[in-house]
Amino acid sequence: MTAQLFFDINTSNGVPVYEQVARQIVSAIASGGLNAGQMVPSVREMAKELAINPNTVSRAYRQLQDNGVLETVRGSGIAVSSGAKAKCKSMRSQAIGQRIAHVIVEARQSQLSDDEILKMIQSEMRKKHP
Amino acid sequence: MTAQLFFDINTSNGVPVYEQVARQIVSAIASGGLNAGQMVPSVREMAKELAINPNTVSRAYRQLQDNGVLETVRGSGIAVSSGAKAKCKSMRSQAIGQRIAHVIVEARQSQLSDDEILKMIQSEMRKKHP
Amino acid sequence: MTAQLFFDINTSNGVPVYEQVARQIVSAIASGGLNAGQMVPSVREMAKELAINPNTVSRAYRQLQDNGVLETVRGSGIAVSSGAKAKCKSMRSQAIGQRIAHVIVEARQSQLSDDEILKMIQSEMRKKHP
Amino acid sequence: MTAQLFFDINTSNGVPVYEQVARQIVSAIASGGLNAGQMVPSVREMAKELAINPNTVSRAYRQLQDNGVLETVRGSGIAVSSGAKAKCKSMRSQAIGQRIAHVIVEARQSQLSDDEILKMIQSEMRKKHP
DNA sequence: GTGGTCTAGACCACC
DNA sequence: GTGGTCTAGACCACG
Repeated sequence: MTAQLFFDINTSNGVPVYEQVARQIVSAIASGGLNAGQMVPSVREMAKELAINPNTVSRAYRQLQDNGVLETVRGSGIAVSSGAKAKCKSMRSQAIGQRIAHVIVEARQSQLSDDEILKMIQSEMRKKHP
Repeated sequence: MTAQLFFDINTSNGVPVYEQVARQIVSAIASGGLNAGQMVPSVREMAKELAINPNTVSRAYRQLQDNGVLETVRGSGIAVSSGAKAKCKSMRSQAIGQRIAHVIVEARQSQLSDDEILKMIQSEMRKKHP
Repeated sequence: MTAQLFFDINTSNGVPVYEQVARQIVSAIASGGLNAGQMVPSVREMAKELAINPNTVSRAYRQLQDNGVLETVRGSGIAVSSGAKAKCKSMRSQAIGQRIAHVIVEARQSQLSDDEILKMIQSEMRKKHP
Repeated sequence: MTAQLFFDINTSNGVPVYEQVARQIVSAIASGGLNAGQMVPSVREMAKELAINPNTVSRAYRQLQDNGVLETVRGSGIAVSSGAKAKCKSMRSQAIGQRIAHVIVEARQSQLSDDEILKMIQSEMRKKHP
């Protein structure tokens, strides 16, 4: 059966829309909301649902197919590959790792010491999750 | 007098060059390496130093003028505004804080605990700065 | 939908072209000729229309984005922000008010009475707009 | 004898410094603070007094000489021409007229009616001179 | 010498 | 198609 997904797309926060779609699919698979063998919505359907351009959905799907997370099932659509769950979990933490690394580089460019950076992080963590 | 600054520009990390220049000036002011009343290097000089186009430097400077961090002294150059230090300190920590908060939100969305996030951060810090 | 605008650009009055473009967009929004959510003409289209360089248009648009008057819709164009109308009205009257105040100060410094100033103004108005 | 003048120069308000010097000399002559036959301070002296570049003073003087307001007295310096007072008075009001015209054009470009413009002017007049 | 503006044209990512 | 960035080079006003 086709999964029912609830994504939120933000077209004005700088993150590419196709990237948002791909991330949210990965996240859904990693969290078990979407399982191996299930079909994802068709490109047209998904595009209509999210009110975005079909090309954008298509690009997200293609990227996930290249990753082996999704695979086309001839004549019926696009499905979650077997073994996708583990892969998505690792992709997710790898992605986070990259963004963390990026922030660290930027903070160091701003001449902050690692101690100061850690303090800011802990302060931010408390702020949103007291 | 004109400050001597040492910037490193990375033209392939996605962050616009003019933005990198602006940030590093803000950092220099926040850290006291550049003080109110001092002149920043001339557009042409800075461009030569960083091996980038003068227009790019100019754009960075203009952005900081719009922020009130720099101001042009007609016919003579561009100087750090009075009161820029406090402003730059707050700009710097606000900017980094935002990026940190953003990463934390993403990490939590991926169902990582704060402890796990912190471990990833420390691991990343060691990786590039052992 | 994209608005149809009629601007006049004067390249020899000392006012930067990008500033003239920005002002006239602000005016159009303030006057209701351009409404929140509407797209402004594309950079290339506007440049062609006004016979100026796309970069110049781009600079005008960027300035208005920094002001929060416009915002880019990724991959599709640039739109008038919600709440722009009130902002533009206040920007417009503030800008003109400042210029008026400036002239009045200068006129008074030249020891003209307010009555004399008003007479000059009315005479100037008739001169170009009989 | 050489006149003692009290000028205030603002190097960051967009008005060229040489223009400020010239205007203030014209104004002083029109108001009778500086009379035909009197010497103006030497370029060097004036530059030192105002803490500006001698070239700038020189440019202001040259402009006024071209206007016939000042004239060089061989071997002794630069003096106010005879007949300068009337000329300066007319220059002053002509300059004001131009600036008024300019503001009117800009206000009209902002789609304000002449009535609205007049109202803004009267409001500004009251604001600073109640 | 300085900054500011403008043009021309290239390349990129995104939709 | 869209905007964004960057380069290269010209011209101008100012000090």
